[in-house]
Amino acid sequence: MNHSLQRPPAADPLIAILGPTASGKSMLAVFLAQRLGGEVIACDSTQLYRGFDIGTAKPSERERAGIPHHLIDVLDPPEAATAGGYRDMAIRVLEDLRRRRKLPIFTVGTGLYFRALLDGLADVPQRSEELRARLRQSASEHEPGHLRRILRRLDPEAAEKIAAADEQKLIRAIEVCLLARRPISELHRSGRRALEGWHAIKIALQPERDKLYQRIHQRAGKMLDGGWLEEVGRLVASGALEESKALDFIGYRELHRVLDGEMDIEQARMAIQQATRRYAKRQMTWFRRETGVHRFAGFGDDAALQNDVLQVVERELADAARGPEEGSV
RNA sequence: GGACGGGUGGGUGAGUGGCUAAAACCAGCAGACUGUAAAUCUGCCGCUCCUUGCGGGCUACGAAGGUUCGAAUCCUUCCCCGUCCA
Repeated sequence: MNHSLQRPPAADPLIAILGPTASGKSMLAVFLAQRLGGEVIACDSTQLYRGFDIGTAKPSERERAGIPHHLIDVLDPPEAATAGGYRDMAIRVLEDLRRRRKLPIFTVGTGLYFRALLDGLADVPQRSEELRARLRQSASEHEPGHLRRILRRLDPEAAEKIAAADEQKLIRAIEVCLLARRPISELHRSGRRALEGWHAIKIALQPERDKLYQRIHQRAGKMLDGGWLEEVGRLVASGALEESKALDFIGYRELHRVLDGEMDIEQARMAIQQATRRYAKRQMTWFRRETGVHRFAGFGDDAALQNDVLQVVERELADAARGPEEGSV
């Protein structure tokens, strides 16, 4: 409990680029990697999956420019990505990069995963599909509010914090209480184990909203022109789409409906643009409250911005190399 | 030219005398989120004032008049739109 008081063994730096979708994280990451001897690590819940390429905006070979990229294409569709699973994989990559003396550069789109990596997760049971199925079944057989009532019995404090309509979070909380035989709020209070041995330099991209939305619109068009529908067709044919949670991914669900004839491509395009806008907004909300961040108003592919970021990062790296100073919290 | 149907807040669209600044949904904005997170959920959403209150004022349901204590809702005329008949 008091290891936060003892001086950490010299922490190695890692860089994290936070930004909404289409803000140019990948390009900035490659730029920094080239100049600082780094490698890129994606922190994106969808890019983990093989076969989902166009719609998840994975950087192409050309865009990667010879820089190794990690945590892209590491899961097959039936496997479920989770925050904890991501953390484990990311830690392994970090250890690998440390051994090879490469600077880790994260491109962060999924705020939860990044927080799980840096701050850790409470020591709670993992998900149980069987239990969830039973809870969902039970919820459908009872009046609304059923799950909330169950949770209130198990953990009134948690029930207070979760909205009655938020089935997903209610189920997770009940699941944890049941499996751990302890209230989830108590487990959360007992703390999380933060990442040790690393010091994060956080960069946030904050382009103007209008311009970002414009890019989102254009990118959706480009993705569709680039064969996105065909990609979805292949995933459907191989059965990968059905057995994955990709029906939750923006675009994949819409294009699936196009293939089923329930929607035309033009409607899909607009639905994709809109869903992406909302997603970007949620990302911005999440990143806004991230602390200790160097914020840059612009896109990651802007040369001037890239140089500004490089300067800030170089300064931070130099400070860090001088050793941990007493002022650092 | 005639017969119907219709014009409601950014959009779709309820509302047919007071409980209506006007349902619902969408869009938009703000926010929450410790193992589904590109997910899930919450709040706000005409303008304005303040002593921020189930508060006050103003504007609003195509336009202008009228009826009424009171009208998005009833009446008259006009202007648009749609369908049908000529």
